[in-house]
Amino acid sequence: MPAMKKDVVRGSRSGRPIMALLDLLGRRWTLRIVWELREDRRLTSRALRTACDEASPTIMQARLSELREAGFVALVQGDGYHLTPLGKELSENFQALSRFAERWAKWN
Amino acid sequence: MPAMKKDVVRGSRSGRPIMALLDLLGRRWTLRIVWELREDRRLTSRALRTACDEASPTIMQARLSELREAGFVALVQGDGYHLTPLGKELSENFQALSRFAERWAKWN
DNA sequence: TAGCAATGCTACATTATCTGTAGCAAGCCA
DNA sequence: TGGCTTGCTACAGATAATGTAGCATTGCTA
Repeated sequence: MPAMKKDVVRGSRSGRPIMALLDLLGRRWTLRIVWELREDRRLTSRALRTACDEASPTIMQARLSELREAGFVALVQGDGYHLTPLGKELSENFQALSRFAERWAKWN
Repeated sequence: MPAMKKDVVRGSRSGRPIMALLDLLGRRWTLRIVWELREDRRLTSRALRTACDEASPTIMQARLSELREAGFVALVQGDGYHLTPLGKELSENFQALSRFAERWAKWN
């Protein structure tokens, strides 16, 4: 029973999982981490920090712990962090986002 | 030229729109606001605060300003906040998220 | 096998961000 | 006029993130 603990997910008093998920994803660097690990990418904690604009290690570790407890990310010693099958499923929800972002940029 | 201003979107130094978008969406309450306004819902600023677990008005206004500058949200006087066509397009990227969240909750 | 570099992770002081409460001006409607 | 709601702001206190330093462990490699 790794995730959905009250310590990990804020704003889940409603009991609706979508709220817990939106809260988890709405923390700084969380979306970015999932994005950087998309499509079976494997990154060490330091490579991940570099990819994430040199975010501070403190918050990076905190976010990685949360994502691991939520079951979205796993660590293989010597091979770095990667998405779990569940994490990949989540990540697929954001696949279209890149194309949308391009359209958005042009729209402005 | 309402959005993608440096004041509004952090971490966009890469010039890649997806980074700017992930940064914008990764701020507290932003995803939640877009979620609450899905499917042509129209909510006054106060109804929106209530829907968002009574988030503080300070940060709510800040997020709404950012979303308006980004072109995702608009305010109609006397009728509340709603998604723009662009905002609806963005919101559609998260439609499947609710079902995923249910599966996630069961998985734990 | 001693030295070296990389790994995951933590400490801690500074800075940025968010919360909670109060309250303002403007519009509406009786 | 008076009460009600709207969008929005001020501000002090609390929480979260940053930036730098560094630790213990592991896998080379010389």
